[in-house]
Parts: sequence; C-alpha cells; structure tokens
Amino acid sequence: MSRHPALQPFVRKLSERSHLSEDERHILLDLDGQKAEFAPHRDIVRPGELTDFCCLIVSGMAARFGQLPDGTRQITAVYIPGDMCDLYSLMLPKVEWALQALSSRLVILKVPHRKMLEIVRAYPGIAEACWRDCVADASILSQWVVNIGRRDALTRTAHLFCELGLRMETAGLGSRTAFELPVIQSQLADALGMTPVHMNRIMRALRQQELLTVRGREVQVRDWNALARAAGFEPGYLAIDHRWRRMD
Amino acid sequence: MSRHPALQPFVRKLSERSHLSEDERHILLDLDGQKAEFAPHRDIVRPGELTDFCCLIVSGMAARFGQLPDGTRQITAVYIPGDMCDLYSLMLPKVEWALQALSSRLVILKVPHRKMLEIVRAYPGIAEACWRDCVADASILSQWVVNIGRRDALTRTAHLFCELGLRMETAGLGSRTAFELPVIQSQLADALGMTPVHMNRIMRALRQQELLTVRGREVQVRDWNALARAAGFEPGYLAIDHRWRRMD
DNA sequence: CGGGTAATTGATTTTGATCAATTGGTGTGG
DNA sequence: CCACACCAATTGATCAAAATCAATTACCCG
Repeated sequence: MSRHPALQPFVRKLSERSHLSEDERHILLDLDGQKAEFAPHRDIVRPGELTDFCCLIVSGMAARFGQLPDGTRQITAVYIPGDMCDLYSLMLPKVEWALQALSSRLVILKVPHRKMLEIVRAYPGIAEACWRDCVADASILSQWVVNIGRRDALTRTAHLFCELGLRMETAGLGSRTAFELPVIQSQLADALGMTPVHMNRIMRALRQQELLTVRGREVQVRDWNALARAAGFEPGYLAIDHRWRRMD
Repeated sequence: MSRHPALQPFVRKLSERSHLSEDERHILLDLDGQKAEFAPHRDIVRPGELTDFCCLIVSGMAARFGQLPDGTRQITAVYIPGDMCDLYSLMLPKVEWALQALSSRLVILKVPHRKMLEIVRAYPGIAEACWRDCVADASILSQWVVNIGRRDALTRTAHLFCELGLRMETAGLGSRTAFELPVIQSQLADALGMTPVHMNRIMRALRQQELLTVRGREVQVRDWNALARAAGFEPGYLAIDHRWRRMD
C-alpha cells in the first residue's frame, strides 16, 4: 500500500501517457513527502527563490500566476488533483512563476527534488514519463496561447470549460458534463485574460445560450457536443488518448 | 570537426543551461541529418501525422502555428537558428501543431528520432539537457500567455521585440538593439494575437515614441532600457543566465 | 553571343482613415 | 461574491492608396 493515496491518480496519469513497469510504478507510489495546506493568495513557492521540492495536488485546485509590474495577474496553468504542478522545477529550480491555491482548501504533498532526482536517475522509464509529462503541459500552454490570442471571450471561456471538464473526468473527479470547480469568476477572468466584469457577462451569455450552468461550485453542461462545437474544441492537445513509445 | 556547423549554436545553447561533458558535446556535434529548405506556408510537419525527426534551424526563422476551425492562425512559438524547434516531438511524436517557415528561405536539418533516442538513452546528461530545454521552451510559452492575456497591444509588441532581441543576441546573431527579423507585419500580428491592421498602428506608435525602428528587415532599438521599461520586460523566464544542476 | 545591369511589371506589404464591435472601467444593489 | 447597467477605451473590420519587393524582360557592353 502507498503511504499517500494521493499518488495513485498521479501514477495513473503518467501510465496513460508512458509505459511504466510494475517496479517503476511501485517506486513512484512509494514516494514520501510532507503534506501542507494553503489558502488562496498564499504563495506555495515565491518567484526569485530556488525550490527544492515538487508539489503534488492532493485536493483542491492550484494555479500558476504571472504578474505584471502594475500588479495585474494572469493565470498560465490550472492544476487539479493528481497533477504534479511543478514537475518542471526539477529542471529549472529557479522560481519564475508564483504558485497559489485557487480553492479555499488546497492540500499538497511536497516531494523533495533530491528524492525525485534519485529516482529519475535510477529509472530511465520514469525519467521519460516525467519528461513527457512536462511536454504535455507545454502542449496545453500552446493551446492557451491560441485560445487567448485568437478566440473571442465566449468561445474562449467555452474552450476552457471543455478542457477542465475533460481533465476532471480523466482524473476521476466527476464527468465532463458535471464537475466541481472551486473557483470564483475573477479567477476565471485571470485565466482567460479578461476583466471580472466581462467574465460575468460571458457566464451569463453561456447560461442564456444553455451551454453551461454554474450552481454554487458545480458546473453543469447540458449538451457536451454543443459546448465543444461552440468552443471549437479538439482534445488532441491534451495527449490523454494514447500511450507513446518509451526510450529503452 | 562537425559535419554540420549548424549544430554548434545548438550545442552551445544546451551547454549554457546544462552541464555537458566533452564526450557528450562531441556526440551532439557529430549528429547527422538531412538538410531541407522550406518556403513560408509550407508545412514542415503536418498536424495529424507522426513525426520521426527533429528539426534544427540552420538559417532563417520558423514558427509553430495553431489554427482555428475558421482558419485564423496563432503563432505559439518562434524559432531562430540554433533552436531544435520540435525537440518535444521526441516525447509526443503525434503532431498537434503545424511548423512553418517565417522567413522566405528557411534551412533546417532533420535529425531522426531514432538517433536522438539512442543518444538520450546512452547519455543521461544529454537527456537532462534536452528535458531542460523543453522546460525552458514551456517557460517562454507561459510568458506568452501572460503577454497576450494581460498586456495591451503596444506593451505586448515591445515585449516580443525584447525577447527576440535577447534571443538573437544570445544566439550570436546580432545584438539586442540591432538584429535582422525576416518577418512581415501580419506574421507578427499572428504571434501577438492581433489583426495586421492593428499591428501596423502599433508599429507606427513604437516608431513615434522612438522605441523601435524597422527598416527593411532590420530592427533598430535606440534605447534598450527604454524599450524594456515600456515592455515590463524581465528576462528571467528565458533561463539563459545560469547553469543548473545535472542529475548524476 | 554572354554576362551583368537597369527598367518594367505585377504581386505583396505597408500605411492610413473610418466605422463597428468587443472589451474594459466604475458603480450600485442583491 | 455575483449580477447588472452605463459609458469609455481598445481593438477589429473594411477599404483604398502608397510603397516595397520579386521576377521578368530589355538593354548595354565586353
């Protein structure tokens, strides 16, 4: 049995993209670390520091924030349970991006870099799986650039909800048409590059067009195909469909 | 001596971010591949295919394109000589993003995945350097999300020119204040998420504020500090300053 | 006759102006 | 924190003219 059940969705996600041996899976499931809880607006890691641990999301949601000199913020990535939200810090430990909780209660598991580096050195299959995970994250980032750069506010918002729905479903946290999103509108606005007021308008429009309803923190999609069509959503970039080659 | 001198800037860039032994450097400099030339609007790799090679930019510029159902395009990454523009395809060979020339004459070196995978398997130091390179690319993507999401058109454009200037200088292709940019305004617009007409307005504004002049394909920056200040440019995200730890 | 240079042409890119649509800003009440 | 109204600012869309660039053709001279 694993000391931290929260590792299971993480290892499952890695296994869906990369082939891992029984051995390798056990090594990962046996990782140890320190649990920690964070409230929104508290930095998990602070830009400028050097990190020496990776954060596995246990419960709640987190996001990576960019900040402009004038204080406006832009979310560049949203992380859900099972995501190792700064796996990339293994390669670039100098923190350039703040990591914060989105939900009111975020629980993470801090896994020391030292331990992770030991493992990736000893098990090339794990190294490959982690490298591939970083690449898949970058693929999502590319899609975000397209989304923010070229889609209008409604389509853009619909696209984000499609992405989150699919990721939540894959992580075993509800279905793409019904999942919990512990996030307020101004945080969505920060993720989509718009103002909170406009975000509110768009949520109303989505509701009126019967594409999406949010009641409390619960997202309800009446007709997934309609939403995906409105968003121009193509899930290929999430790289959750197939298993890819391994190095050795 | 290396069969392909174009490999030298690539290996130099890797060495600036990761420690590589003499051996490892030689292995990389000794890579072989097939040269190819592309004109703009011709796909180097086509979405939907499986790639089996990586592209090293020898001369000219290339970009990664996202496309919406209605045909509008968004550039998600710009690549200059010395960049291995789809190193990530080693991990996710299914092509999700078109890769095209920006400049009229783009020369690339196609290095087979098979060979690259052999090398990263045999030399963990090289694997780490490549992994780190992928992570640095993702860091640039994050900054692009911030840039497109939260900066206004003028600041956004200034920021891109800062980034390109610094990358060109680091690659040994001119200085941050004077470099060649073989790219037309509508391509810049595609990179910055705006329309070509608005791009033109912004270029005029940059000229009038004496921040930037473009004559022919030559970018001229009169006062780098003024441009960087206007852009709110912080170069840390480019990860070109320091050398980081290696795994073994 | 051939090589190089200059002019012509056509296509592409840049520039500019005007109007429309989207998005941002502020404030109030639930 | 969400909803909604109002007005302002930024950006998008369309169109037309100028400027630039590329390729071809014509021309000159050795």
